[in-house]
Amino acid sequence: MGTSDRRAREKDAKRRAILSAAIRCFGEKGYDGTTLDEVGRRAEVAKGTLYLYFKSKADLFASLLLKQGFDVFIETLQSELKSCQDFPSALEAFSRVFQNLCLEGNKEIFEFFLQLDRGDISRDLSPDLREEARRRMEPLLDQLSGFLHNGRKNTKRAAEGRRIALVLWALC
Amino acid sequence: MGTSDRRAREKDAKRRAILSAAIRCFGEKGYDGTTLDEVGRRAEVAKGTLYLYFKSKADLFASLLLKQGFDVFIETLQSELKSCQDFPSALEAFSRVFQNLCLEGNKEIFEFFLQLDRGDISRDLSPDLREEARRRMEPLLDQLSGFLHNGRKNTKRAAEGRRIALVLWALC
DNA sequence: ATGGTAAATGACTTATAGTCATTTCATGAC
DNA sequence: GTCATGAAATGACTATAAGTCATTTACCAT
Repeated sequence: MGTSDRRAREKDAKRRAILSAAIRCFGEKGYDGTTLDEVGRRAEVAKGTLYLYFKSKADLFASLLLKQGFDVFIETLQSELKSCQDFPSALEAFSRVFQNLCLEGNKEIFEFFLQLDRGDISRDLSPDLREEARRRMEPLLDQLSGFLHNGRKNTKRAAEGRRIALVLWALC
Repeated sequence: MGTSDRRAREKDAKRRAILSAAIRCFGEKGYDGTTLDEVGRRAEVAKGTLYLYFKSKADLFASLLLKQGFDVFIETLQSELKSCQDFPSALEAFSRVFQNLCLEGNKEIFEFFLQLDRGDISRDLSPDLREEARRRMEPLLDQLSGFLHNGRKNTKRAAEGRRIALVLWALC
């Protein structure tokens, strides 16, 4: 019987409807400014229903983050890194991609992301999600690490030092 | 009359008592886990009193941050940077100082700090505080910027690339 | 003493995350 | 057709904590 198949599809569709409503809310009003009542209203479900799909507000945002934000970030960054030859330019690419994504309406996503590995909020996340975030980060670390080892000798490109210094601040 | 002098001193003392209670609370329980009732209890004042000294919970934490955290961070970092010759080692120093401070019980302070320049929380901060944070950051940016310009040619030191790559992750 | 002012108080209001007893609804057996 | 079953959805309710404000307290100058 295809019944349970359809059930599963419907459940998945609703899950996506919730994520879609949530990303709009978080994007417009930020994490604290978003209420679950409003997410529910936009997704056309009751608040209680949200808790059938997500463990908590933080968990909802984290799921959204991994699916909508983190993947895009890593994907974009890795494509950008292809044209980099040394560590400073890699760092510059990191900064550029990061800033673009943050400033183009995805700001809230990354605000949350930055807290993934820290106390308060991650406390409410399922260990699965944390683990997944770590796993996705790995290839990126390796890639950057590679630049550091190789780039030692041939840091030739001219670069706006100021801009790169700002990375550290921009990351904050 | 020295009366108003003493008044001012007392007011300052109370302000410091509140900050002291707050830093202990935030350190033990994190930002979200700390209630203003408890801060008040530890500082031996009523909750309402807190609002005579600070605009909001976020403002209280930010003040604490600037006084107890940020200054120490910048001071330590600048002294560390004296022994650095190139950008990677500067970055490594940044990472080291940052991690040390974060892990040695000041974790919560920096968690908050990282959000200073971002939406949700800074919305509640007085513009003064934000401006002050920026102003204090300036010399640091210049210093790092300098390394980037000079360090171009002589990145000779052996360094654990992995460690430095982790900076980016550690910052998160 | 006493009137006035600044500081402090804590009960109250408000807002929202999270819960759970109840209701709705699709499905399959008869 | 209709009835029993259980999964899914609901939204009123609870719990908690930030922030307010009318009232009280403490201190000083006269």
